[in-house]
Amino acid sequence: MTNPTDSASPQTAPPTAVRTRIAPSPTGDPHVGTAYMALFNWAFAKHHGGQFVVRIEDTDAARSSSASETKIFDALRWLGLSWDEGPIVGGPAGPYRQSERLPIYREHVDQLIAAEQAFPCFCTSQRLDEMRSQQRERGETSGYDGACLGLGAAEVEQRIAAGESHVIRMRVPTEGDCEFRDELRGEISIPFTQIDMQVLLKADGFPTYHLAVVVDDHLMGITHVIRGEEWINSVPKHKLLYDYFGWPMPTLVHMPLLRNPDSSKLSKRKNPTSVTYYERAGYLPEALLNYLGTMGWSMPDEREIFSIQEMSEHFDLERVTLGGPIFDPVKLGWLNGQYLRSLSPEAFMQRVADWAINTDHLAPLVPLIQQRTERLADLAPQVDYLLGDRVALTAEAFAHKKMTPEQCVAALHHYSSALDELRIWDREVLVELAEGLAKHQELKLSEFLFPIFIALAGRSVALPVFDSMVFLGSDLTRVRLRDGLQLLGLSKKQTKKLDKAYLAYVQSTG
RNA sequence: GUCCCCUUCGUCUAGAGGCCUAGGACUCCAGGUUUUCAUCCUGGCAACAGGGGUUCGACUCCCCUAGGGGACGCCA
Repeated sequence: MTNPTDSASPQTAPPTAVRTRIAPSPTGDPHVGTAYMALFNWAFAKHHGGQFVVRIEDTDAARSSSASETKIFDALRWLGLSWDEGPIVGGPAGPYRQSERLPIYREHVDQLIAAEQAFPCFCTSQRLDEMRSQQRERGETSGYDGACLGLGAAEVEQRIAAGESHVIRMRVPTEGDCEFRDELRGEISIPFTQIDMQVLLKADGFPTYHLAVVVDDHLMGITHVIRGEEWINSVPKHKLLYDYFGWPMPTLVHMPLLRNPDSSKLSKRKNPTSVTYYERAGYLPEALLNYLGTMGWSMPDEREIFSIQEMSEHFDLERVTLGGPIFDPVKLGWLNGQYLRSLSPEAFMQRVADWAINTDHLAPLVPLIQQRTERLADLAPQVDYLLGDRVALTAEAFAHKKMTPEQCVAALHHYSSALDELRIWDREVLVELAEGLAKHQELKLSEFLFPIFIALAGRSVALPVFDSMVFLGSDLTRVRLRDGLQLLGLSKKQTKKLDKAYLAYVQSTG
């Protein structure tokens, strides 16, 4: 940790100074997968006395939001993973938000066009969609067919001058293999026939991930790219770009992917995946990080309880295992208990206060609670369901004098399906979705909301449902709706039928 | 469908050719401590995906098969 090169100036710093990064995309709640990669990048950088950089990949103008960006920073801070360079703290390689680096990408793309390593493409998305589905039908890997490759310079110039919408694509060899090295797996070879002529610059002037990641990793001096396994297949695109620009490749480390219990890639539909959820459900950041540290990695002495400092001290890529680990909330719970019980009574009380039993956190509930109170003692029974993880549910609680069990199930299923797709957790949107579905099911809103109420609170007498949902947030809400559905015992067949019905509904509403 | 990656108890993992009768942790089961519960302690169940090689010797190296996962977007 006491690396003498730490204080050296950038000019004299040896090229071996380690720099890692995470590059989250601010398009939703902060994901545990992001926390996982942040932990490993942080631990690796700290182990080598290097720097850990945060860069915001907000190249998807439609989906990115500053609210999401803020949540990501909050999550990293809650976890205690501080970054040496990035938004807020700044640094010499900024700006660290890709939306603020547009001229840089444009410049680099122009360079590629001049060298005929990239070319403008005027194809419409309809044509591309058709092309892809035809290729799929023929059992081929889908990819751009090169229609705009043969366009003459004069025509291109004229169409651009006429303001025709276009993108810039990269040229890719039509034969041969791309060979590269992954630190954990060794040499990997992928045929160029599998590689699409990737769009580098979108019609809106924003870069795609593939361009931005290469340009920024190089310009920011990133030496080790530690990221999820899902990126292995796009390495050839990146390597091509490094070659086109004449830049050296950083060391590549592809970590295994966190999995759902059914072994598919960890997803928000099947599991709570936001860091915020774990915070709200009462987990300690050190326990969550410790748990993530045991996913695909182990301490040399096999101890299972360790801090991130201890992890970075002993960090070694050789100790990474490649099988995709299943994220197991039961073991995380055990670990969290270990941490909680080892606290002094004073520290424990402080943790509880920091968590939720404090005025800041409860303030938004006061207007709702106060009206329904006769004695101060009424507070706890009213808010209990808002403070925990899940609630105790019984099937009987879902019995309703008018609604059939089928209607209850459909309401739960459809509403939770709709919420799964929600990117922004907004009260008005929550209301609209419920109203739409209630109408579709020919139910009064109050009826439609009955099973929702039960799933959320475990009882029908509770604080207003939409306020409760806003307070609970996306993951906590969805996990409870799913619990309710599961309790009512859905077979696979019924689930499929409901999925279909929901899909039909979505299509009918456009 | 095509390509790429992966494969030790149900789960997380140790294991880098003989130390393996495969170790630890979670879960589960049994017993003990505890007025109850929880904690805690003790014990138990449980795995090298299959088949070929290489080797005096394979969990460890190579090949094939099977299974799992991922990628194939003007999303990242």
